Amino acid sequence: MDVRESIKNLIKEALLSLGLEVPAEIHLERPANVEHGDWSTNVALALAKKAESNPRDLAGQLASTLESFPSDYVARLEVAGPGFLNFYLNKAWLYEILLQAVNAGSENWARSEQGANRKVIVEFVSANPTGPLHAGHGRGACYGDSVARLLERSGYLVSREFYVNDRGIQMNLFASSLAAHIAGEDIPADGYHGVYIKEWASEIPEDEDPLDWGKKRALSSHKEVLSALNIEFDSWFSETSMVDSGSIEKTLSMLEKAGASYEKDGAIWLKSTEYGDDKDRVLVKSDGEYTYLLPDVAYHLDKLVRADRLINVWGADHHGYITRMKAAIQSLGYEPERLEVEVTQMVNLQRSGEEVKLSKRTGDIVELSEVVKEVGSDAARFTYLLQSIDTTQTFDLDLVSKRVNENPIFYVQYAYARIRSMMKKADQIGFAPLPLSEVDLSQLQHHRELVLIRSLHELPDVVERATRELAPHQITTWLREFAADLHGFYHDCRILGDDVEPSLTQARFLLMRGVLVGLEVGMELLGVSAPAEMWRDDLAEEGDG
RNA sequence: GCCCUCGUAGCUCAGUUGGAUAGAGCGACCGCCUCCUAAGCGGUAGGCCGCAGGUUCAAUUCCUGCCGAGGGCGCCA
Repeated sequence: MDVRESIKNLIKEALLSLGLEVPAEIHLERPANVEHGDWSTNVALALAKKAESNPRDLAGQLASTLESFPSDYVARLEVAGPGFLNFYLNKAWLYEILLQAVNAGSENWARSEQGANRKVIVEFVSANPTGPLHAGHGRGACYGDSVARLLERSGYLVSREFYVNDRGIQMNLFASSLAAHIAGEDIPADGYHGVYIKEWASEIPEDEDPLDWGKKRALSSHKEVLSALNIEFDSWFSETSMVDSGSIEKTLSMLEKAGASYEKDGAIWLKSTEYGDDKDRVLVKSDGEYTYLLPDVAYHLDKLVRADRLINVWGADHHGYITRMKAAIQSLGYEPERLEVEVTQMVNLQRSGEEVKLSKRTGDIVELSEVVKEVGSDAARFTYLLQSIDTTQTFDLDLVSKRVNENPIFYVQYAYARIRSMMKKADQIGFAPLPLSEVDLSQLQHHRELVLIRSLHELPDVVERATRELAPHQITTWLREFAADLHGFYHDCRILGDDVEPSLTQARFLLMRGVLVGLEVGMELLGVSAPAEMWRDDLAEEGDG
């Protein structure tokens, strides 16, 4: 049984034997301060009032009751602070954790069946095929992919989907911008003026239609840079395909039948105000053309049939769109909770501390491909996933690319490379690891060693929470702390060498195998690579000074 | 005016369903390589957790108001 469950059960028994009511949830946490034990509970604080006792007295009674119970794990108990009950465990539980991690391997450690094979579609990026992806798209791309990875590890069947707005006004403007440039005419004022228009226009074969060709060109550009970022979509859902299949018209008539739409001023409107929207929204314009909304509703209906859970990653500028989309699916009888929209706040791109404005129209953009080229895929992903999506991000290209040494991604990767490097040497000097069951883990007594196992033990919880909150940056934070634990250990504790007892070498080598598992799981969830080696010379060649 | 997000060390950010002395990186300063990679380790300095109320045994965390920053409020997408 899990240590935590075991302790919770002990507490429950103790409460019962004291004739106290057992709360629905016993709060057991890892104290921030190691001096406060391995686990801590606040039940005494929470129950004191009801029990008409003061928290410290109650905690004391609990402690003496608990001490009379046998436990494989608990070494001693302590009442502390205002009435916390702290548990100090035998080290055996840590050794158990280490063995579990090594046995599970990176494929299975921190994996759960929470998702129970439920289907989830994660829709992200979904940028218009009217130009290359820019640096701002990178955040949603890396976030969405990492969320998908978290869900996969938690037992969901995940599909990564890119919705392609390959028709409509913006698409036509894009095509006419290309055509105008080919014809040597001025690009329409409301058209696209990016430098890529010129480049792409020069590539179009004479007999090709600018719209069809431009769409393909943009999509291949998207795929190329996403692939460079280690992101592969399972499907690219075309808006045009829904015109061909008739699903847009079908959606329109469904809304009509549901009494969710009406005609006014020659346009067809969605009664989104009935579901909390500020105003009703146009579905079909008076000129007969669809707005962006209607095909998107049709698309979401399609997704609702295909999956149990829909997760959309939208930029902050689309936030106002959430209410009307939920209104639409709700008016057709779907629970609005089926659709979860995660909003990523803006990315302010800088070069040398100076802001670079992102605007496709003016042509003043930094393409995502440039970012990847400048800082590399791993650094780009790690940087995008460094902080919560709820905060505006400042991404300084020069900082991330120039200051390679100070970049947190290298700190984490170096931790991994150091271990792999040590293992390579171990192999070279003929070190033979014993079978797991023959390793004497009680050799691991050093503070640095115990801290590492504690951190390793946290990973499954961190993954669970990051999945629940759709917050991959929590993995980043854990990885940085875990890497710090490793570097500290590596500095203080030698693994190989004549001055290290063979049994200690065996135990530490096993510890390192466990640490590799943790690092691999974390890096896999972020989609960054785990290099077997890293050498300073690589840096010296690039840097110039 | 309304809606969303944010406000924590000089800078960039963490902070678990409310818990004990609020953390990390960078920057500054001081130390540590005869040793599995110094892309590392240790230490010092640096905080009215935006402000004011409220709830609670306990608030950086929850609620309300205010101040400040960013985003949105189209028959654009």
